[in-house]
Amino acid sequence: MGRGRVELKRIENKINRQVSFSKRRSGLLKKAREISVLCDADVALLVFSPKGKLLDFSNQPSVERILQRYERHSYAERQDGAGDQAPNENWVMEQERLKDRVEALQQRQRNFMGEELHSLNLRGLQRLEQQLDSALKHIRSRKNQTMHESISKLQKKIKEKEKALGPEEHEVAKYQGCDFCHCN
Amino acid sequence: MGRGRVELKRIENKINRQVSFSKRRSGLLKKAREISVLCDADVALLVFSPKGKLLDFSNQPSVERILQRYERHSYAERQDGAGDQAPNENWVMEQERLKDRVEALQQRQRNFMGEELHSLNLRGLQRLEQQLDSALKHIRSRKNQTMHESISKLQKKIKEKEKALGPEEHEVAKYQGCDFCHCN
DNA sequence: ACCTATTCATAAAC
DNA sequence: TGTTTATGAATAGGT
Repeated sequence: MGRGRVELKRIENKINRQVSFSKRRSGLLKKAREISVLCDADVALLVFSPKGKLLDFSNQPSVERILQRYERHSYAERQDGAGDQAPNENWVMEQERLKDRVEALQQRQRNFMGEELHSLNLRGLQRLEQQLDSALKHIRSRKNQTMHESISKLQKKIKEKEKALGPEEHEVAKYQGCDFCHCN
Repeated sequence: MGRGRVELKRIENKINRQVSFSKRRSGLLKKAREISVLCDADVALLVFSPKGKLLDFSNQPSVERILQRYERHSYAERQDGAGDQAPNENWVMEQERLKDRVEALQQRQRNFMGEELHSLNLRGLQRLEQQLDSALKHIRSRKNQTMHESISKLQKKIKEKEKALGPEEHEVAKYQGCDFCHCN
């Protein structure tokens, strides 16, 4: 929409990106609100700006309660760490360090997503390729393992049903759902 | 959109509501994906259909992680809300935000390297796999391009040598090295 | 922040 | 659910 087509790729110009973010964020929020009202759905939407600022929407307390449960849980954990603060100056340095860090991590992340590859030479590209290749192997192996576990659990459940219902009602047994994804 | 204006009110006709839900849900998902890519934002979207079926989206591998981040974020905010702008308070918040960011980025990085996969469910693993797969395609394509460029340059240099040395000394011509890697 | 040319999303109908 | 079409919305780029 707007003047000219837009390709699905990070907007490089920082100003444009920021402006677009504001506009799209409010658009997204509106859409979320609309679907929740029009279609009677429960929606939770969290958007972190590139700077880490948060905007959230939810039509129902139900989703919020899930977050609150998380919150209560980890609140206890946070009680301890409160060693008192070092004097002011360090903060500026610390701040700068953190900002650098974030920037570096983001750059790397983009490379991991196949973006901004122009900043890499052949050697860098090869290293990256190798890393991703190896990562993919791990991920697929883990995925397989996860799926097998899930399948085993389902099979166990089915067996239990069979016993409970007797051998004639096999077709009637219902899946109880998958623990790992929302595939049911 | 569509034929005629729509007022922001529950669609009474059940069929229409269901159809509208499907359409809008995919639209919302698309928008969420777009803002996350275009504007470099982190997004988590949860949509429960009226029947209770869940559809979620996140540009990050794990929605849970974004929820945790949300929770941390809102905790940090509550800390400052009490006293207004003691000059430090902003710094504290900012600091928290940055630390939060770094942590999130690092976690993601580890996942991109195939580590800490236990923290992901099937859905997260699938998302991650897809992202890496797509990234790998880009990287390989870019690598190819880079190699072709490099080869072209070398060929050009060889041609120049040939002219300079005359046609008999082809075998003597030395490669001058590759601009892109340390392969010589 | 406001404007406008364009592209996009989608309600209705099939 | 998928496709088509008419129309209202969203928004990129400019001011």
